[in-house]
Amino acid sequence: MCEKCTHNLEGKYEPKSFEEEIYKKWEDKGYFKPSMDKTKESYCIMMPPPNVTGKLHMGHALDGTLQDILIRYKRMQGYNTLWLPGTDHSAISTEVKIIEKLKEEGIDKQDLGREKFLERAWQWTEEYGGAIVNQQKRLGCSADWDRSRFTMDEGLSKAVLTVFKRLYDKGLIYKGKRMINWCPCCNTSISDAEVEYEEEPTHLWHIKYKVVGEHRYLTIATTRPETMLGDTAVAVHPDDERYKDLVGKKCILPIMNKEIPIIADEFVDMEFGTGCVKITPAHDPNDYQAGLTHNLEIIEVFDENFKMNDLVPEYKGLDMYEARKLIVEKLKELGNLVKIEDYTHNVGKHDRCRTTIEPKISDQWFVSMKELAKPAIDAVKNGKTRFVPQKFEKTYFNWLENIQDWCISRQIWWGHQIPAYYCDKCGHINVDVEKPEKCEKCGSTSLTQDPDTLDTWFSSALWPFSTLGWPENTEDLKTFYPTNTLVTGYDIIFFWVVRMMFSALEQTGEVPFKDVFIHGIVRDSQGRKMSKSLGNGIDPLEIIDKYSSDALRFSLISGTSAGNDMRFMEEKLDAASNFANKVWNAAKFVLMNLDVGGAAHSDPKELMAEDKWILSKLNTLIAEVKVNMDNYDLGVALDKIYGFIWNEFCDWYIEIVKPRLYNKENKTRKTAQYILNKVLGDSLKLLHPFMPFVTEKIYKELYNNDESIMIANYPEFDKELEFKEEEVALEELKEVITGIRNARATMNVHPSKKSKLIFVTKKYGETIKESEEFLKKLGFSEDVQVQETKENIPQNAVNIVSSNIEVFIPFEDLVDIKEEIERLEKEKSKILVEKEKTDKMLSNPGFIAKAPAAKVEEEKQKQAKFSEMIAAIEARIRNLK
RNA sequence: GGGCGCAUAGCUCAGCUGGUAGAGCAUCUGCCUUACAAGCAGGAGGUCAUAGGUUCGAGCCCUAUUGCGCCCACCA
Repeated sequence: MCEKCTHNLEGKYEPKSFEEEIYKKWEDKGYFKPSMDKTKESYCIMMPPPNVTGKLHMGHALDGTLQDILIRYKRMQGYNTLWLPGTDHSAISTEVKIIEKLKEEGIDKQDLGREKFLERAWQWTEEYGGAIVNQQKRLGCSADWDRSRFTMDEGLSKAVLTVFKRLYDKGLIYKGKRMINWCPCCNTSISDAEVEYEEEPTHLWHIKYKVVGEHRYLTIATTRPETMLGDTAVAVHPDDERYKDLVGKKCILPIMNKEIPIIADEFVDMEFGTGCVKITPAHDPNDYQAGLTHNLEIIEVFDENFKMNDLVPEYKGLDMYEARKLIVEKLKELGNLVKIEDYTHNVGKHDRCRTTIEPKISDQWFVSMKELAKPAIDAVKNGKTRFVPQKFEKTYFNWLENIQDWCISRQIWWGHQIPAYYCDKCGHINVDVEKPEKCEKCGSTSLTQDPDTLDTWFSSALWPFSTLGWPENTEDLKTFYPTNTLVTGYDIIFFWVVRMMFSALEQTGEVPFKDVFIHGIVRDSQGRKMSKSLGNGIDPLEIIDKYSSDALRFSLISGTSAGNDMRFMEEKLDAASNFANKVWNAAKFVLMNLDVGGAAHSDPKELMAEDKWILSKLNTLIAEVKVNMDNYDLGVALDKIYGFIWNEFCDWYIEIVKPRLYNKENKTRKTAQYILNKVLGDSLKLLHPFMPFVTEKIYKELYNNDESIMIANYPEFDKELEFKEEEVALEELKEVITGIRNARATMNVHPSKKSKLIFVTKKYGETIKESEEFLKKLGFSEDVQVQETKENIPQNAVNIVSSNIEVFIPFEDLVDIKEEIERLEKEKSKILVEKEKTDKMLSNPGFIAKAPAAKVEEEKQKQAKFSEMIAAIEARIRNLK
């Protein structure tokens, strides 16, 4: 600790030493909890619940960082903020993991039985669940962990069953035999959203069928010869001249030696293959549809394990590929195989296990979507909910407008068991939240619950309100619903956002959230998706350990924009760490130069031009950052804060003010201390949502009290602190100083070599006199003179020209006159380029006539300035010559 | 097949309602100046994919083209 005062920022920036400790203090103090202050507006974000047994990946890190920034920002602004976290039971993926674990122990799921299996599942959840929470804490997430929910906890389960019953009673949930997506690996049905298509190389087998009663054949093309055993028709297009006369006739299905009809249907593409399609209603969605329209028999060729059934005894028990091989051989033998073509087609895969999906006819539960989709579309169309960026509304509409009924039943055990109870006597389906005592139809007490469970997304769809206690009208629900912002990736708009929208509108009559803030995917440095199979994933925790949480957060936000993918590059973490270090050192400097007893007050009359300049700059920053934050332009906001702190505050203000601080007699010393303190403090507050740890560490040391920056007031724009004139003046002085340095640099003058500076200006004489100290320091000078005219300027002097100031540096003994002339020529041509642009604009009659007057005036002034500057340089060159 | 998006400095990316192109990293030159060498100071580097159009004015708006990417869809 510093012996002079009480600050404790001695050493280097070492985030490891304080990040976790700070987090713990925040949590202990209860800062993450909403204030529940009725006088304040509420702001609520529901954290997308990660898989309960999941591990934090970069996607979570980005998602969490964005939310934390928003929530910290709103909290500092005084909102009654709630960020509610939780986890998802992730039905299928958890079930698969448990089955695997059991397998390791040599236990079969079926042998174990449902009840024991669920016990194991809960055990597993408790043992491995929640690890992700600690990882989110490392990231700095300021969520209210005490309100944390789990999709299978009691309250949420009640909400799920309630919604199921309501929808069932309204006829929006129904049970029916449909063609669904079946995952042979997970042994369950899945929804359309869970199918991902992948291109796969395969073959197109051309097989000829004999037309009954004729010496003709027709040839079909198929990618699935093994399903031909279940063919019940061959279809052609009604307008296809080649086959028109065959429609209505029959052909013989080889191997089965069975007559099947030749039918006409519009869905057949004449251009594709041979124009003839075999129809297998049991194993293809198209064919199923055709089967319905043409009233065809449905013949399955697989058993429930997707082995061949006993349709043809010699194939019984074979898997798809074995059967295919034998069937193709058989066709060849029979002379029905015409040719085999190479072909690439899209194969549906289960997104969890990558297994090829089989279309299957099955009795399942569905949510009827047509009626539910409409309000969800309207809510976005009329702006009750908006997407950021807006382009994702199109994706949203596109999905909802083409939505099919949602298959919600799963043939697995981990999840909410469907609250449908079949009467063993009369078969009636009783649906209720609690198990009914007797059948509502016949009164029998013998009821059996449907063994299926619900799609995991059915419960996540209720997340925005179920977590607040719905269906009870709780205080939290009243306070925080509808929520404000949903933050999530574009990859789960279909899975989740859509379903939350229609569920919320149906159940609560309100949109679940006002804004949907969409982000992209974090890719690896080569732009590839991070994946387990590629092994290119980067563990956020390793990054936090190696750099810091603040650095990770910075790298995920800086220079990125909403909805776009980003590449994760380690170099960016260096930039982030450097910045944290810079802030640290700036704070160190400020602390070293404050007197004991804290900061002085400021008297507006004692403000120097540079003080007004930095205050005005800060003020502008505050205003701009607010706009950016409110528009979710977090990357822009962060980069502005970064630029202000580094380039304005550190590079200029601190350097300018040093002479005032080092001279204890200086009357404006206290003012400088005050301004340093104030600007640093406000900068830290603006930065805090992005880099919570360093800012907190510094803030506490700086203000030396127990208050946390995370509950400090967010800086606000203050009209009183706007000093446009001083802003302009200081900017010009900066320009001149840069000119001086530039001149010295091009002439290789060593910094230790001081020079005289003669300022010629009509406008800024006073400012320059006041600024003498720092002009000397920054301009490598020991002697600063100011005059209004160019009298008594030494012949051989370097000349710097800006709009209102000319500077002469007598340099004859150091500078080659030729070099100086060259430099001036270069300078002149630069200004000429600028001037030509304004000349061109102003000589265009169209511009004068149509451009806004202010713009024209601006250009005129610029033109005049440039002319003056060029004239000055030319005069100088003449003199030197 | 339908829809969407992206092409800007060597690399990775910003760029608000159209008004003189920005950042980080890399690079070049000079500096250990008592906050910081994880730094300071000063440079260099872009016909904003191509071709048209609208406009006084286009990286930004419109059309077409090329290249890349993503999403959706039942072509066997």
